[in-house]
Order: sequence, then C-alpha cells, then structure tokens
Amino acid sequence: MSEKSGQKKQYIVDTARGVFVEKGYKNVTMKDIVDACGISRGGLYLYFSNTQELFLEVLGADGAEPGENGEVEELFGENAFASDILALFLKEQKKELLRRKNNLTMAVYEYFFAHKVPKKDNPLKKKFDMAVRIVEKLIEAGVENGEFYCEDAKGAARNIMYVLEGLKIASQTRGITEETVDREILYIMQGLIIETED
Amino acid sequence: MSEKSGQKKQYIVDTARGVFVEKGYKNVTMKDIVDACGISRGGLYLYFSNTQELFLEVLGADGAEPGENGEVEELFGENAFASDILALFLKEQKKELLRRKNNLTMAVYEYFFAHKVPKKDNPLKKKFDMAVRIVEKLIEAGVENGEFYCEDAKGAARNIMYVLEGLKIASQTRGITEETVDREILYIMQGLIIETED
Amino acid sequence: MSEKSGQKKQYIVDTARGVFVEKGYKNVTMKDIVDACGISRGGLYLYFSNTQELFLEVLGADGAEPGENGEVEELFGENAFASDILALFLKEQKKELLRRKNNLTMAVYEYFFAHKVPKKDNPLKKKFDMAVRIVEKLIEAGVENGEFYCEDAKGAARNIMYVLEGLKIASQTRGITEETVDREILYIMQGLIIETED
Amino acid sequence: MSEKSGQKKQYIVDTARGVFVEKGYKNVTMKDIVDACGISRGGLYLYFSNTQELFLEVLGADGAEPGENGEVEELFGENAFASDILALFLKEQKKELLRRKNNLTMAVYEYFFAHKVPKKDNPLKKKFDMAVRIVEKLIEAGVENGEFYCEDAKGAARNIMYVLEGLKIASQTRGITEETVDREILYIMQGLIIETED
DNA sequence: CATGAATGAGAGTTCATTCAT
DNA sequence: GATGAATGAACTCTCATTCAT
Repeated sequence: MSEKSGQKKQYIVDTARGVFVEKGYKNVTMKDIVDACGISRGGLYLYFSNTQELFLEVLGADGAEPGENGEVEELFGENAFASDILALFLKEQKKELLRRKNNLTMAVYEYFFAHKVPKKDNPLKKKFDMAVRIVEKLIEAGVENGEFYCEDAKGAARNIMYVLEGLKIASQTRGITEETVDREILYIMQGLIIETED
Repeated sequence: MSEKSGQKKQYIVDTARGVFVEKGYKNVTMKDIVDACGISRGGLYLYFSNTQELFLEVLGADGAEPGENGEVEELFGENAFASDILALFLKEQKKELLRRKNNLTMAVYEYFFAHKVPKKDNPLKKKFDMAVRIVEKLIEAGVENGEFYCEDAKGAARNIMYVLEGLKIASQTRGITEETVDREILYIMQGLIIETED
Repeated sequence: MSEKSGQKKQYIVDTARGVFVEKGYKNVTMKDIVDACGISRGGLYLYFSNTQELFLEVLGADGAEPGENGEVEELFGENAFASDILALFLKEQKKELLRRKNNLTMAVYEYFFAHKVPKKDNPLKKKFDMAVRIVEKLIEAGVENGEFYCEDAKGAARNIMYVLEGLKIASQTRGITEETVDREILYIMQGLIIETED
Repeated sequence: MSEKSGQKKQYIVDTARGVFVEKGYKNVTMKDIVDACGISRGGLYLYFSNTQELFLEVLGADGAEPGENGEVEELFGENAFASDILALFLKEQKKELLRRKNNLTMAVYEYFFAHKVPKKDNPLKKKFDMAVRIVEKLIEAGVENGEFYCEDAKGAARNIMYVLEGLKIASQTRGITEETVDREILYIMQGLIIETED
C-alpha cells in the first residue's frame, strides 16, 4: 500500500512539475493538476492540500536530483584542466538558461517572491552559495596550476554567478539568444585566463 | 472635464501601482484596485478594461518618470570624474535594488513572463540596453582620461548590468544585504580602476 | 424648443427602429440605443425611460406610416380587377415577408409575447383584422364581377391571412425561399379564380 | 453513478423546460435555472455551460417525445376514415395551440430567430415538413376512398400547416379563442370534404 | 436641455474544498 | 484509499439609472 501510495504521490509530483514549468506558480490551480494527472479531485487532496504544498514537493524533488553539476564534480576527481571544467560548468548553465521551456525558473521566482522565506532556510540562497563555492574552487585550482590569473577567487565566482542569474531572468522575461550568453561567458573566461603572448 | 477625468485616471494608475508593488502582477484583481482606490466597480472599468491594461499604464508611467538616471546624466554634462559618475550610478541602482517594497520589479518580471513580448518592443530589453549604453560611455570616458583601464568597454558594461540584474532578482526572491551589493559593486569598480602603486 | 426637441425624439425613434430590427426586442439595451444614436446616456433618458417605452413609440410610428396597403387602397378607387389588386396585395406581403432584414417582425413578436396586451387594444390584432377586412372586400368584389368563385369570403380572407402569418414566422425562424412564398400564393389564388374551360 | 447523474441532468432539463416556457429563451439566465432547480450555481455548470446548451437539450427532449402525432399514426394502421384521422390531427394541434402556458413555442421562435440555423439542420423545418407529409398522406388516403375531393394534396397540406403556424403565433402574441381555431379548422375541412347533397 | 462620470446590482464563470459512496 | 458530484465564495464584466455640472 504505502509503496503504491508512494508511487502515486511521485507520479503527481512529476506531472505537477510539468504544469508549473508551463504556467509558473501562481497560475496553477488544483484543477490544472487534477486535469494533468487524470486523477480525481478528491484523490489529489489525499496527498496535497494546496498548490503550495505540492510546489514545495516539486522543488524538493528538483533539488534532490543529481542535477546539473553532476558531470562537473565528476571531472573534478579526474584532474582535468580547471579551465575545461569551468567551461563545461558554464556550458551547462547556458543550456539550462536557454531552455525557456521545461524550466522551473519563473515558477520558483514567483514562489519565493510571494512567500518570503528566512535566509537561513532559503533553498535559492543555498543553491546559489553552493554554486559560488564550486566556481570559486575551480578558479583557485586554475590559479594554482597557472591556467588562471585571479586575485579574488570568491569575488570572481560571485560575479560569475550573478551574471548567470541576470542572464537567467533576462532569458525568461525578454528572451536572449545563444550568442548573447556565449558573449557573456567569453567575457568572463577572458577575465580569468592568462593571455599568453603569441 | 477631460482635465478631471485625466486626474482620476492618474489617481487610479498611481494607486494601482502600489497594489502591483505589493501583490505582484498575477495576484491583483480588479476588485483589489477598486478597493484600493475607493471607487466603484463600474467606475474602474470606465478607465481600464482589465488588469493588464492597467498594468501597462502603470509601466508606462513608470518608464516616463525622470527616473534613476536623471542625476547621472546631469553629472555627465558637468565634466565630473567618470569614476564618480559610475559610482553614483551604481549607488542609485543599489538603492533601487534594496528597496524591497515600493518596487515594481516582481510584478514586471511576472508580467513579462506571462506575456511574451517580441524583442523589438520589449521595454525590459530597451531599458537594459539603454543602461548598458550609459555605462559603456562612462567607462570609455574614464578610460580616455586615465581613470579606468578597460579593453572592452561594452563587454564590461554588459557584465555590470547583468550582475545588477542578478542582484535584483536575488533581492526580491531571497533577500540580500546592503553589504552584499556593496561587495559586488566594489568588485566591479576594482576591475576597472587603475591601481596606483602605493 | 419643442420643435427641436421633437426632432430629436423622432431621430431617436428612427434610429432605435434599426436597432430593434437588428437585435429583436429583448436583446436591445439602452446602451445600444445610446451608441446607435450617438447621444449621451442622460440624453436618452430625457425622452424615454426604458426600452419598452421606446419600442412602443417605434411601433406607433410604424403603424402610423402610410404602410404597405397604400397602393392597394389606391387601386381600389380605380376600379381595377379585384384579382389584380389581390395579386398586388399578396406581392407586397411577399416582399415584406422575405425582407429578413429591416424587418421589425421578430421584435414585435417578442414584445407581444413578453407583454400580454388585452385583445381590445392589441395592435397586432387590429392590424390583422384590418388586413382580413381588406382581403375580404377584394374577394367579394371579385365574386361580384365574376372573377372569383367563393362561398365564404370572410373565411377565405382569414385563411389567406393566417397563411401569410405562418409564412412570416417561417421566414424569420427558418428562412424560406421566394419560390415557397410564390407557391403558397399561387395555391391561394387558384382556390379563388374560376377556371375557364379552355 | 452515471445513473444518478443522468437522473439529475434529466431533472434539470425538465425543470428548465418550465422556465423556458414561462420566460421564453432570451430572458432566462443560468440563475433562473439554478433557482428553479434548487441546486447550486456551480452544480448547474457541471451539466450545462450556458442557457443555449440547456435549451438545445430541452428542445431535443421535446422532439424525442412520442409527441402529438402518436395517436394519429396509431389510427393510420387501423384503417379509420381519413377525415376522422385528419380531424383528430387538427384537434391535437388545436389543443397544443391554445395551451398558452406549458408551451415552448415562443422560446423556440426566439431561439431560432437569434440563432440562424442552416435549413438542412433546422429542426423547425424538419418538424414542419414532416407534418406536411403526414397531412398530405391523409388527404391522399381520403381522396382514394372518396371522402375528400382535392386536386393538389401537397398544396392543401402545406396550406393547412401554414394556417396552423399562423394560428400558433397569433395565439402566443395576441391570444385567440377556441372558436377562432375551430372556425379555421372547419374552413379547412370544408374545403376538402365532398359535400353530399341533402 | 444635455452630458457623461459614477454607482451598484446582477449575470456569467471558475475553482478550492468537502463529503457521501 | 479513491471518486467525482456538489457547494459557495470570489472574480470578471455589463448596464440601467442617477446626478452634478
């Protein structure tokens, strides 16, 4: 039973994710979920009492996923060039960025705009800080083995992440081209890489 | 007559602005506006047919205001130091950024997320591009008179603006401290200013 | 003043007629009239308090017009053949019948369905009875001078008028072709005309 | 479930019928139905989205009923006198005609005035044509066994039906007495029956 | 007389939420 | 557990009607 019940809950969360991706957060009604899942109204209430509860579950499932940085961390262990890993990291961010659909971004922003969450528990902040730390470490590694020049790795990492966040909201609200993202990434990388004389 | 009528319309727009600031875009109903304005249901419809129409008016009024760059452009003419003007510009952005209340940001983001507007007409893009151009010119001016060192003024300007946009959404969705903003601004300025030997 | 005022009232009635023709009775709102007339809301109320009042005026103006039987009565005096006059009368009715637009029929029906009017004052009844009397006299005249054969002129006249009324409602609610009307008229005339042996 | 649900739908249709009978078509609001049925606002929308949908259902249920011609067709099989069957048919029409209440007539007219339906699908036309065919067959049968004299059975049938339609609208919009209907029916029958010398 | 801004009642419609089965 | 019918609150929008100017 609890097995089966767990399956159904998971099914709802997965399906709901798609709905949030498509309609944002505030726009989604319990009816939307019911319709998308093809279950009964009452059935949904057995698992979630409102969209917020459901959204948080979607968010949790999302965070728990291996996620975008899996590959990056993998490379970490393999002693690859820091610049390559960073480039890969940025490429993944870019992919995520441009995926205007299948993208929970706006729903997340909407949610955290509507429900102010104390900083300590704010998953948005956690995610951001974690990414900063990853990038910071990458830069430090790059500096150590002479690929990068950078006096303030943490500052650079933060700068990079804020740029990415800016690109993200730009992508969602006014649309940006791949070239725009590439240009920004290039600018960032050039600021780090030691120019060898030719 | 048209005078008075115009006044009332303006009153509605002004009042509605506050409602949008407080509740975002999607959450706002015509009833919210009616209640906030203290007018009748039908009275509102005399001026605006729906919240979108009203929001666009609010947006237009917002854009038309002298706005945040007024002071900056003033200084332009006075041959002040480019670094000072830029610092002022960033300070203004910071103020705007941190003003978590009285801030249309999220409503705007919500709106443009829901209503995809072709790039050509997208006011968000226009505003962004304009700001980039201002910053670019500032940097160029600074480079010319030896305050700044920068090989790619446009790239730097864009980087700055994306960082600001990232900070903005961060401010609205997870809250940031003044120190965080200061730190980012400092990082940006240090990247430009020629370090004099001490 | 009263001259001018009378003119305006007439203008409203005339314009309103078109609106009733187009939308029936129940569908018409004071706003429709105001829009059609291009006058102010308050202005309309100066003359009519509601659509019923206005409709009755339209109806009155309609009945007062020389109307469809003018030509017929003219011929009466000229000692024309009764069969010719009757044919003319029926032709006029046909024209009126088929004019699916510019036709107050449905509005009138709607009105008298909604507002039951005592028979004595019912203009619909008056109009019908008058038409019956005209047809009856025509038939009698035709019988007298040997054009028609008919034992019950009044009965025949009533039969004719009810058929016309049936055709009228058919025309408005399901559409009928000119042929259909012609066929019915022919049937009626053949029932009256004495067949000469050939 | 679907049993019960079907019952409720039927209940709504039946109750709505009464409302349409009383108020016509255009005048009826969803609220009227809701009140008449004693159900909730939302409850009605579970079954019908608007008054048109509901009216069409009422109309369908009406048409599907054994209806006024059931008895007539029964007699057909029993080799009764054609004149008797026709008299019965007309009597039934008369009953229907005079039933000023419990009569969907005006609602139907209103509906088909507002919603022009292509002739092919127009149920009003179908019903009319079917009735014409029945009467035509009756007349032919009567002619065959010497009861009637008629050279154009179809023409006579059509004439009869248009008279009935005329009487119907007259009944609804200005009221007619039973005598009026009787008189018209008598006129029709006399036109058909062969007068035996006395 | 004439205007049109303003009001408020009421129609249409959608959904969150409950509950008997 | 699961269903989906039912309810009622809330929202959008339209008009008849009034009234200060």
